[in-house]
Amino acid sequence: MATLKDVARLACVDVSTVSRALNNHPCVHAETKKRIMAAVEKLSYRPNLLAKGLRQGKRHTIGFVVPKLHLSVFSTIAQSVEETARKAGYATLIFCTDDNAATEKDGLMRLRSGLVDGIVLAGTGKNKTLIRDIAASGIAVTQIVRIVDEKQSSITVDYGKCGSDAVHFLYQKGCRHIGLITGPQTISPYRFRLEGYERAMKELGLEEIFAEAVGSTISMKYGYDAAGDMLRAHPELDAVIAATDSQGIGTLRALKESGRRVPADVRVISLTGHEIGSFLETSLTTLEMPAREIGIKAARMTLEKIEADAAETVPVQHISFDSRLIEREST
Amino acid sequence: MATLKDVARLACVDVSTVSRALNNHPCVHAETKKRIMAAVEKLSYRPNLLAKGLRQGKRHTIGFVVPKLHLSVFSTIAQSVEETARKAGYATLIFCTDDNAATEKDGLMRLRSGLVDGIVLAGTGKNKTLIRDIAASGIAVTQIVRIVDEKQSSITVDYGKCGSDAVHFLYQKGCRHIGLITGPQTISPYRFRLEGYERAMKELGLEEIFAEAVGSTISMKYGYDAAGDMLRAHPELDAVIAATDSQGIGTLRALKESGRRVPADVRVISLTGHEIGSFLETSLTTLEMPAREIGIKAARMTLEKIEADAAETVPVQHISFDSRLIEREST
DNA sequence: TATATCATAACAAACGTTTGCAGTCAACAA
DNA sequence: TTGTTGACTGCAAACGTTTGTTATGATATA
Repeated sequence: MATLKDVARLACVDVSTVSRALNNHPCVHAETKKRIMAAVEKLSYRPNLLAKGLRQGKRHTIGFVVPKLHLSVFSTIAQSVEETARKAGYATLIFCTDDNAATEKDGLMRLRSGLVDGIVLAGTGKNKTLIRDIAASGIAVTQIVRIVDEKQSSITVDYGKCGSDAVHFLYQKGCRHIGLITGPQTISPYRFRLEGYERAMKELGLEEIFAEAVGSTISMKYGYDAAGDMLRAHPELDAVIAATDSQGIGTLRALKESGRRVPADVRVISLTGHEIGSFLETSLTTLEMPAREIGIKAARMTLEKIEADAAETVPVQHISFDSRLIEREST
Repeated sequence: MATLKDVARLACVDVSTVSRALNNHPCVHAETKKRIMAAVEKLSYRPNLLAKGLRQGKRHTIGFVVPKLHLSVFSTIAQSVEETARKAGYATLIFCTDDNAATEKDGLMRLRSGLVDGIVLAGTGKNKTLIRDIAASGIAVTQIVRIVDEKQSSITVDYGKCGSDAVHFLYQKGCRHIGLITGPQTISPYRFRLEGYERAMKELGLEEIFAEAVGSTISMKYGYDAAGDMLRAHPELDAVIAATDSQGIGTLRALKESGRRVPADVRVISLTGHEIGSFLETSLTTLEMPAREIGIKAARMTLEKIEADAAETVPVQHISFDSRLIEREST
């Protein structure tokens, strides 16, 4: 790989002049610049971004920490984060935690070691102190979907409202035995969703029914198992609120296997709906969250914080998106 | 952020000694090491991986270039690549190309600028020269699934065999009007699959039926549109081979909307099947490709090539996995 | 003519590491 | 005593950039 030095030698100038020429510094003679560019071309020189980063104290890289990519809303977010970062000249370093606190810790520790300027974080909910340390060390942190530390900026969805809206929607359809598939209460969306659900059920004077299976909550098997458990415990069930598309799909399958018809016997609504819901054989009613927008906004916020002068402190922001009801065959 | 210098000052030794202590160099007195470690602890020092990389000429980072993450087999591969890299102490830089040659070029150009030691590439099929340049510049390149340049190592699936096997399987089930949903012939899996399909159809003396829709081939809409087109052009259709899960799901939906029953009227088989297939209401028969294994193997091969001494040249390898038939309700 | 101004380009330090080389000191053997 | 060895540690260069400061002429001004 050719370096600045090689280019400088070929163009018979100092490396500093080459550097300035490449960075469009005004104080470089047109003639000289032309000669330098010719040398750059000839050696097919590309600046070493590592060295650049070391010198400038900027990595031009952000980290994206995510529980799981496969079949989850996080893959959509990952794409939009990467795209937004790329357009701004940043690269994206990815870490999958599989919702395991130790794995997350490992990833965060590495990110702290000067690999990135900022982090977009969909956390497990378990490394609050470490996250605060990282933010304190000058790395811009933006939490998405899941909120671990209220002291850091976040972009999420009003899950409490989702939980409540879903209940009211189903109630209006005539359902009185509404079940909720939930997950660990350490993860904020599950917690808020449950709160919204409980609030609405109390208001309507209905009996609460919920299930939590074992294993990764972002999997179809989880939804399948949880729905199965719920059906056995509460055969009177006439509606299910599933937290994710994956859980919704698993639920549909479990209902079919138990001989229930959707929506005639049991109505199903999922809470993060995306493309897939509309293509299922029984298309899935959903409270769609704007995943792409969340990713874009998260990346932008992180980049803004990175590029702000050290002088101006960017205030901590908490942005909450609304979700949109898309009614399909499952209700 | 504390640096080596800070630690050295606090421990009253030279930075070189600190460096040696941290890298477990034998020539450091136990006493000194203890003092250094105390200082490290106190300052919560973390080595700057950028500086380390610059000095050692190793980034400890690999790049992963991929068309799309959302709802595609590539999200599974991404996870296993990241996991394997992480376990070996490497970080993973991700670039989504959306199957756009220009976007891919942009990403590859950046990766060439010293950001990574190696690249796992699921290419668009269009930047052959650039890829060869990159490989020539000393960056380890491993192609997965899609082969762009035969001169670089690759890990893929015998798609010709898949195409042929699928036809024979459906023929045996009694199907005689077997359609194939395919994609751009610049992308090797589509090309090989079509070849296998054509070979088998010729052997069996059947009329070939295939469709190609517009838009991203990795989407449910693509499968939905292609299946719809095919049904209109060939109402006699009694089987569909879909290239991916997404396309398979889109196909199932299109068949349902057209009033066909699966598998009674039309049988469906998809070619890269994964978890989702078994949870659909009509579960999907598939020739499952070992996505996770491909990702692991690709990462391992790339890392091996990176860590090989410059002296020993690692031979170019082409590994082809077999896919496994999983029969479910759709046939 | 002497001096200030300006465009241009070179010099050198710095970013945070690693590492080859040389130096110090104590122990040991001759 | 003197040299040899070996364990330990410091010095300084290097990785490839950027950037503040300084140097060099040429031109403009007094």
